[in-house]
Amino acid sequence: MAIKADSAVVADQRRDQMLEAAAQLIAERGFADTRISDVAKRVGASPALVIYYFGTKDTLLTEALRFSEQTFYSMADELLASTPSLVKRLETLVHLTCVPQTQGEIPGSWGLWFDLWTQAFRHPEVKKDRVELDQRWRSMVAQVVRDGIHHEEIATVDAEEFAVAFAALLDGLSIQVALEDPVVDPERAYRIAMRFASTALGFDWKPTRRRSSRS
Amino acid sequence: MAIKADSAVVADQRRDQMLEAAAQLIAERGFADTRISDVAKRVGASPALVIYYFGTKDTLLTEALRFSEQTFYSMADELLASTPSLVKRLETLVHLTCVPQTQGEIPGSWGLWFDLWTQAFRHPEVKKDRVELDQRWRSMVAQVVRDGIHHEEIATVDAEEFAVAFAALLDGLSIQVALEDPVVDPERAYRIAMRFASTALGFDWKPTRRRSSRS
DNA sequence: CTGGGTTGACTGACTGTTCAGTCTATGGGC
DNA sequence: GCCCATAGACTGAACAGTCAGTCAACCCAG
Repeated sequence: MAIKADSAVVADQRRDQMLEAAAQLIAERGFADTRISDVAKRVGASPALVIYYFGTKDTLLTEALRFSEQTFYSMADELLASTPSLVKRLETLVHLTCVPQTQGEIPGSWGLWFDLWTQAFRHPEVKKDRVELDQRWRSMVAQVVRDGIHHEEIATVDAEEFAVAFAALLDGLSIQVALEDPVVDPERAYRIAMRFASTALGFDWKPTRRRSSRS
Repeated sequence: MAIKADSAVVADQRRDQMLEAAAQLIAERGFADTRISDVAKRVGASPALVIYYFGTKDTLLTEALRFSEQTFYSMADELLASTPSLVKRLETLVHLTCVPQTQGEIPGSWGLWFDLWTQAFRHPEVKKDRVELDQRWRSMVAQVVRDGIHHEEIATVDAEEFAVAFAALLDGLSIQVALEDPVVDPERAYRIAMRFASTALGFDWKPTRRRSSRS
């Protein structure tokens, strides 16, 4: 079994390697400009092998999108688990979406969101996936709120409804930040998001005067 | 002069024809899957002519994006001009972004936003353009608010700050609606947006029980 | 010797772009 | 009023490059 597993494990590693490489490349060049041979080159294999594993370019890239989004949400999950208070948790979420280069993320990973949306808009499979992923995201937000209520950090509110609105707001703000809109810099996005949350949930929050991050 | 103008006018018409056709096609198939020959076919011309006018595929598609976004904003402008009250104006804006098939728009025009963002993320020219367009959008929102203050429909607020937040929220909600998230149907998006506005600006608003639009 | 991982070489289709030249009409010289 | 030169819109055909996907063969662990 260890024997069979061995080759299977190698194969799985290869697959994951390729998925990660594909995700990186999509982030760098965009979905449409990512070639099979690029992915192959990055993992040190031949283009034919990539096809061997994924059958078609489209499934590779599509799975790569899934892969990286899941990675993102998993990271968010962990981060939340190791953060105690409601406010800090919310700050974490905002930070994660609205501030560039958070954590060890793939650089330019915002491009992945744009491509995900673009693909989802036209391909039902991707669309279905994205809906699930986003539901997971909103559930996380809602759970954070419910925990806050449970720990009596805030009064009772409709956690689900808040989650929908908050998630949408974060999406919108992250777009502006990702596209480097001079009017909506990360700091401002951060402030707007937290102000919204504090108003909707009824807790005190004031922007901490953090010195502007070095450009 | 009428003579010279004649050919010039024909040429301009052709250009606009092509831009519109390109915009439609981008909306239908997506930026990446729009071929020059498709555009040519739709206007009843040869692919060579399209190149003759635009020089390169990329400038055609890019200009087509600009073209259609400008069209959208112009429509919004007109709509606002013919709407008197603050609340009705806000409802118009929300409707425009969060309800499918508003007006005589290009069907599937949401796809254009996704493609615009995706392109803007990587191409500085497009990015610059988008920033301007979005600034125009926020200015419209801010102006609506200022008008409302001036007509004493609401108390004084920071119109600019509201515009940034509201625009972001609308973007986020429109994404969910465009991608047909079952949790965020148009009606709910509408409600969330208006609730946010009424809270932030301090006016009364309650959702009108409109019977669900036939599917 | 068997079978799965792996590859290099290849191809077939697609498509942006070029180019040489056609067609039409305008406008000036006679 | 006729004719030729010029320009600009327009096209068919070819070119050139790109790439996803195929295939027959190879390598090697078991």
